[in-house]
Amino acid sequence: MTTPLRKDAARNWKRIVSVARDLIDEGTPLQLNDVARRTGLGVGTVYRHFATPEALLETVAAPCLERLAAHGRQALTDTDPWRGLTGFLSHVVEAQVTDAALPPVAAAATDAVPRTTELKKSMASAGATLLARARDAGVVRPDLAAADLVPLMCGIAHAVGLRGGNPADRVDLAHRYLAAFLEGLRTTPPTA
Amino acid sequence: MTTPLRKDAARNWKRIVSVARDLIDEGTPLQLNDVARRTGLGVGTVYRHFATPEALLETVAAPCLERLAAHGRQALTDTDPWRGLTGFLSHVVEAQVTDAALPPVAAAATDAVPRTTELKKSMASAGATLLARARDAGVVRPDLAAADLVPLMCGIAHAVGLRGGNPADRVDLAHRYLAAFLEGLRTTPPTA
DNA sequence: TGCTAAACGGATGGCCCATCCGCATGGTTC
DNA sequence: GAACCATGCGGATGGGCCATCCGTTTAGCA
Repeated sequence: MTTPLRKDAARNWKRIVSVARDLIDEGTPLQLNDVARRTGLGVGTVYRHFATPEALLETVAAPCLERLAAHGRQALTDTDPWRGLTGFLSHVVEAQVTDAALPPVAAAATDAVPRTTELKKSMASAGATLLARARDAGVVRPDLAAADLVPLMCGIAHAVGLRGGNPADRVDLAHRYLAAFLEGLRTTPPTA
Repeated sequence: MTTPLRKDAARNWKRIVSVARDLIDEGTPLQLNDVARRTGLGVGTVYRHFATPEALLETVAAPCLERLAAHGRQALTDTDPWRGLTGFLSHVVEAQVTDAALPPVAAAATDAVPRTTELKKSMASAGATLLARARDAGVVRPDLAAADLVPLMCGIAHAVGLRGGNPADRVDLAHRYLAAFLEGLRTTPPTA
């Protein structure tokens, strides 16, 4: 029910998000003052669009979260419970180590943007369902709780971040860490 | 070869470390100005003893690091490679989730206090040796590298931190996460 | 007791943050 | 196409945190 943005405002909004994206990608801490300078816009303009750095960060991360949420929904249609769960989690960790905007958003307890909360809930619920199905099918140990999933994904991303390396290596590492974890939680031996 | 501290300086040093310990335990970010206020000392005094928050943090974490390093040396004497490795790692993750001073110190790439560097190197080297032995004994998959150990321990601590809970739960959770990981990296099936 | 080096303390300037309000401009109506 | 208004813009500015620097104090020693 928000009136559509005025044309200049829409242009500035995009510009701010774009510059924020660049800053995040280059590892610079996201400071709204800094964003204002780089966009050439006034500080007030930036603060009106995004009241806090978190709000801007979540906006930058949104497209990626949308994709992950969609992937969660799709994984629910997989007939193989193990593949559904592991496939979804693979996408999540890969996104986490690929997009620097994601880890802080994923780890945050509260969100500045309502849509972010929705998306996170959607993903959490998909994960929980996938896990429940896998457990019911007897392919994962019962001692992995749904509430463990998000922290574990964040933990893996954190570990990968500490080891560093180029993007390709990071993705590979994340998959290896996740695979080890899942292997340890599996009840059936891996098919050679 | 540092001349011993004057009596008042030594007293203040201890007092600063003690207050810092409390602040860390209660989750307050470690700000030297804040430490000064709470100790009743002047800001200058605190800054002279510890040039940066990191230096103070590392000093607070030092006793725990000493214990872990000692444990690493002891684990090297274990005749069972698997038990030696897992026992050491258990102590590390337990310490990480128990002492809030540890995670940032463990994750930091560079250290403000020389002794910290020594201790971290000692622990890393113990871990590497334990891992090599386990691999040579054929009990862990060869795709776990020594360089993975520290990040993984930090990752687990991070995950536990996100899930939260009381100290006992946290320790339990850390052990469960570590166990799952190690199980996935083990070559021999667990003995029931 | 007097001297000196070591340690203390906090006033202070620099920096970053975010608010607020006078000004500009897009959009709409006639 | 002119006039009006709501929406948006910009940046000057006050507040808060940080860390340095130097005049003062004190421990240790002869």
